[in-house]
Amino acid sequence: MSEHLIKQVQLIDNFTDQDISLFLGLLEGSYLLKGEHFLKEGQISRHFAFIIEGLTMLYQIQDGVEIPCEFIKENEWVGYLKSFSTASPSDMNIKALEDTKLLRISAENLTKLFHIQPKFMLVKNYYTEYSFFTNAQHANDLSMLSAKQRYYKFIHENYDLSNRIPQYLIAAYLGIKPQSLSRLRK
Amino acid sequence: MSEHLIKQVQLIDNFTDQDISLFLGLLEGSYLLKGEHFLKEGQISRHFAFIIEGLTMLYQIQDGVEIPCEFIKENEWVGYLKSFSTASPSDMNIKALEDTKLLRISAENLTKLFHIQPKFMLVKNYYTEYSFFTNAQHANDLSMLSAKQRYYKFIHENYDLSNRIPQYLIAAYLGIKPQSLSRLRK
DNA sequence: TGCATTTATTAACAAATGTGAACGGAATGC
DNA sequence: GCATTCCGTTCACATTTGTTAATAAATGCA
Repeated sequence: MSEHLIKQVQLIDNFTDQDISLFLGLLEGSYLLKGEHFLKEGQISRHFAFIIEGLTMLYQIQDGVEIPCEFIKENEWVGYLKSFSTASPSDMNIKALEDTKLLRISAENLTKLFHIQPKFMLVKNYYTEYSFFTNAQHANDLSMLSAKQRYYKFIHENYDLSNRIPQYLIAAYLGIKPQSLSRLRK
Repeated sequence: MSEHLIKQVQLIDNFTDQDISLFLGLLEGSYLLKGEHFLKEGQISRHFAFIIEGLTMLYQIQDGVEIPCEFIKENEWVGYLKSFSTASPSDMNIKALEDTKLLRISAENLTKLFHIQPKFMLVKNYYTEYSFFTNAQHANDLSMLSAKQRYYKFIHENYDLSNRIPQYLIAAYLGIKPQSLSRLRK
């Protein structure tokens, strides 16, 4: 169940079996039904989670409309770093778009982990940078590409996701209205 | 000359005078004349630098036009993390908009620093996250606000910069054409 | 199965921003 | 100091995307 996770961690640095057991021992299984929230605006994020199975989105609400910033699926880490790292109230939401199975770790357990085996800081740092670069790429696409180019790019790079996510969310993710996306698809 | 830098570092964690001397010893003074590059597209970034005095921009080139992603001024760190961390060729450029005085550290010296005093990893991680959050905010503004709102926000939050940066660069930073910015200013 | 709700599509019109071109003034370099 | 280049502004017109509204299709639920 956690082979993917272990594989990913091992790619960043060499960890002993003992390190890995320690890490796994600090994780707890968790579930989200479709539509359930992992984090709501105003809350302080106290967990990060590795998705075993399912799909979630990090999004904000503008004028009553949900604007996805990121879709996070199986074998990826979900969380909102800004709230988690600074222990400040979140200005984002995270909810499940499908029934989702998680392994989550609390902020306290993460601190404990770093204390016992500081090498895990490299893993967190890797994640932070990866997340940064990914976000920056999407932001860049939003400002440099036309709506049509953004849509094609999204479809080509996320063919699997494009069939799991409703179009009005894809539209919002791409920074356009659902009507405009419909127009583009013709 | 480096009091600001020391103050910033001390805010993140407590460092002994010895730690600080070690750190300062790994920095080297450097200068950029207005228009000179700190990093060019295609190069691998091997340095990060703290700006003592001056102004720089991180930018990309699209269809021959310079598009600033970030303006970095005195008492801030300048560099391009994606190229620096992954030692990959840069897809961005960094150049000075004013004559600029720097204290720079090489990737090798940074590694050395982390090895001798791992607590400095917290400083790097702090910078990475700060940079992430700042970038995300700008990206969000670009997609959620109108051109007029973006301009007003920029002017109000960066009044000093707005007089040090030519308008065509501010326009590009805000994702609009210089002509459109002119129109807005009326 | 059938009703209610949500999501997707279409069209006419409006608004914001881009495009290309022209001009004047400022800064720059010789 | 003069010529040149660069920068900011203005205008008319084109293009893209938003807005509003109506309807169709799909989905969820009783």
